[in-house]
Amino acid sequence: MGASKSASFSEKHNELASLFKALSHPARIAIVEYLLSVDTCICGDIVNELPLAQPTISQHLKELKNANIIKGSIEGTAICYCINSETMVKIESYFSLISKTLKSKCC
Amino acid sequence: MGASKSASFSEKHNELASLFKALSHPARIAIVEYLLSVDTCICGDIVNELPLAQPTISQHLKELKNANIIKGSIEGTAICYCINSETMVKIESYFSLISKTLKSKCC
DNA sequence: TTATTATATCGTAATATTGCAATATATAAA
DNA sequence: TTTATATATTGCAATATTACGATATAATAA
Repeated sequence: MGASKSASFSEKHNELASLFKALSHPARIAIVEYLLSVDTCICGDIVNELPLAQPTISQHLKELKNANIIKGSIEGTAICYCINSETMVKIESYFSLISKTLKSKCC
Repeated sequence: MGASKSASFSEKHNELASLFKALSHPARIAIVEYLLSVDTCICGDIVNELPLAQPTISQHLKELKNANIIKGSIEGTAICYCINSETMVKIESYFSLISKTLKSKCC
C-alpha cells in the first residue's frame, strides 16, 4: 500500500508535520516572503507576483490559510491577506527549544 | 499538467521549501524528536520506536539526511544518527528574522 | 440590470510521495 | 567460511499533490 499512516502518530507530530507541509512548496514560500516584503496587508496582486495561474495561487493561499500561516479578510472586491505572526512565533519557539536542547548534548 | 514548477522559483525559495518538505511527515518529526530525546547519538533502534516497517524508516532517514537535518555515521553493524544542529539553528534564524520583520508592521 | 473585476471551486491530467515485501549489502560473531 | 544482525535498495501499488482550463461566485461600477 502507500501514503498516510498519520493515524499512527501523535496529534502533536501530525500538527507539526502539517505546518511544515504548508511551507514545503516554493510558491508558498514565495507568497510568505512577498507578504513580508509589502508594508500593508492589501495584497490583491499576489497573482501578478508569481509565475502561476490564478486557480493555482488560490489553491496555495487556501493551504496557507488552513495551516494558519496567513490570514485573509474581505476588502471590497479584493481579499486582503497577511501573515499570521502567532504561527510564526510558534514555529520560532519550536526551533528555539530544539537548539537549546541540542546545546546540552554531546554532538 | 501537474507537479513541480520549481524551476520558476528562486534557488533560495526552493531550498527553504525542500527543508520544510523534509519535516512535513509525522514519521520524520517523530524521528527528529526521538533523536532529541536520547542522550547519545547511538540510535540503532529507531526502527523499534516507530509503527513503520524497516524499509520505510530507512527511506525517511535518507530524506532527513539529504536535507541535512540529521547526520549518520557508521558504527560497526549499526548506523549512528544524530541531529545536525547547524541546520536547526539556520531554521531558527529564519523564523527569528520573520518574527522581527513582523514586529515592525501594522498587522 | 448588466458589465467588470477579483477570487474560489470543479474536474482532471501529470507527477510525487508513501509504504512495504523482497532482496541486496555489509559488518561482526561463531 | 557460515550465520546472524543492521541497514539500504528495488519495484510496485495506493494515495496525495500540483497545475490549470472552465466555470462559479460575489462585490463594485456603469
